Amino acid sequence: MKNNIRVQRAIKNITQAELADMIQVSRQTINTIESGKYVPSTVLALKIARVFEKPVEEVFELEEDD
Amino acid sequence: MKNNIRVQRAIKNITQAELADMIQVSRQTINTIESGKYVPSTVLALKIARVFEKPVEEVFELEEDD
DNA sequence: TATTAATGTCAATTATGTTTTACATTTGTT
DNA sequence: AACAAATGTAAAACATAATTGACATTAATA
Repeated sequence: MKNNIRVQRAIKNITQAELADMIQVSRQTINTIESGKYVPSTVLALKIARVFEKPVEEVFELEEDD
Repeated sequence: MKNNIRVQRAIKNITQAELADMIQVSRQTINTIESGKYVPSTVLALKIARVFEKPVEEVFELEEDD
């Protein structure tokens, strides 16, 4: 699974810490999701996509090995 | 988080076991997700939504307490 | 260059998702 | 009623997500 959170953050001009605050998780959670270290739950994916005003599919994308 | 997997399955007329096979998880995983016992990972949500040919947001929905 | 903001990372811990096996219950069909 | 298919459920084990706190590094700016 890949994501483009970094790009979406840039578009909205918000930091990892700000995004973390908005969806009530730790900054490390955002950091590790963004860097692909782990796959978030659907609750987080929906919240993140909602912040960016994009469908989940535009922020998170399945890869071959998923 | 709530979901309407049961409805989507009915539309496509597939069983829990069939859905499980399609996305390579156990039938119990489908059963417990469908009955709201736990929230799936984003990988599973994307795969499930893809089977139903619906955006993730149409299958999984955030609630107040999420 | 010095300072601050932002990001990266690590270790430890807790919480949650997922699998497996197995059995019980419900629903549909003959 | 009997049988089969589908669904519900439970416990144990394992895998992964998420938090916390702390510190290192990089980027931006005065």
